[in-house]
Amino acid sequence: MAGGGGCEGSAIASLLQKQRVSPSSDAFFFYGSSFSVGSRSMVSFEDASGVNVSKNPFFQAFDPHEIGEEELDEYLHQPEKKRRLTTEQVHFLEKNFELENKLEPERKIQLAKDLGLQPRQVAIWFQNRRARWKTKHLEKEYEDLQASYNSLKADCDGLLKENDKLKTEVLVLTDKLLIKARGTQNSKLSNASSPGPPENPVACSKGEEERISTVPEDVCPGKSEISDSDSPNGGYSPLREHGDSSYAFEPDLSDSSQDEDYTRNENLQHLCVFPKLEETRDDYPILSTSSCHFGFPPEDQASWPWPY
DNA sequence: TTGTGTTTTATTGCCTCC
DNA sequence: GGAGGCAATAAAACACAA
Repeated sequence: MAGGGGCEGSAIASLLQKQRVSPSSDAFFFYGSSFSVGSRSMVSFEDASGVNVSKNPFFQAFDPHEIGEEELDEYLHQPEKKRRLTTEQVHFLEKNFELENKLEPERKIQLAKDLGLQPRQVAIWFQNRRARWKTKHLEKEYEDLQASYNSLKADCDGLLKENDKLKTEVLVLTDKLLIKARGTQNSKLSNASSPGPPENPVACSKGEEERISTVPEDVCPGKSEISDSDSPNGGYSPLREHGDSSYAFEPDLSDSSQDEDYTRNENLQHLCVFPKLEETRDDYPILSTSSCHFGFPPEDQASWPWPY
């Protein structure tokens, strides 16, 4: 028996263990007749197919003639109790549920007959069972989605780190190129004999001049006041110029916030002053005066920074 | 034994379909 | 309009720790 509730002292208690009995169902109890007092939950010992289920093995322990009227009356006036199904009944229902989780009327009646239950009880059991299945299914779906999300996030984090690493690499190489270009220009300047402002080897449009406030003096003359004795040309570094001396060679590999990225992008703006290089890599215009992509195709820029 | 959380059985109300 | 399904809920039964 399932559960093992506390009403196992008498034949009626034994019976009650197997079937829900309404305390107001005086008439049906001994005569096995169907009854209805308005509620569709009322239970009869004669099932919907007309079979007296008291002949079912589940009910053979009960003999109404052995019970006195007083005892019966006492039980009949007790509040209605819920009765759990036996393990055998549950097992049988489970098997049927595995076959088909929906219940056609004929199958419901047959199951009820086999189990000595009301067809409605069978229907309720299937309904509750479907609800439990759905809950489990949703839980599993949620776990699967979470696992999938975690996996994707790990991938994404890895890509972001790699992205940062590559960006840093671009910055380093850019810095080197800048220094090299400046060295070349200085040698040209020192060799030149004619007075006046040197020819600007790097195009720098008016609009660009306005946008870029701190362009190296030798690239856009009169724009920079930076000097650094460590380099041939004062060691100009556009990053250092903005007080972020650690940035250029110490990449932040952590997940960047939007603000951090915005600040970084602002700093990087000052690197975008290599129009000549644009000509050599027109398939990959990484260093354009008009478009600063930090070495990444425009489509990458559109979605950057990631919302993490 | 008792308090508490969980599971199971059943009800109610609403919705859809025929 | 009735039958059946589902979501939300109630309440009894059960499990278990303190």
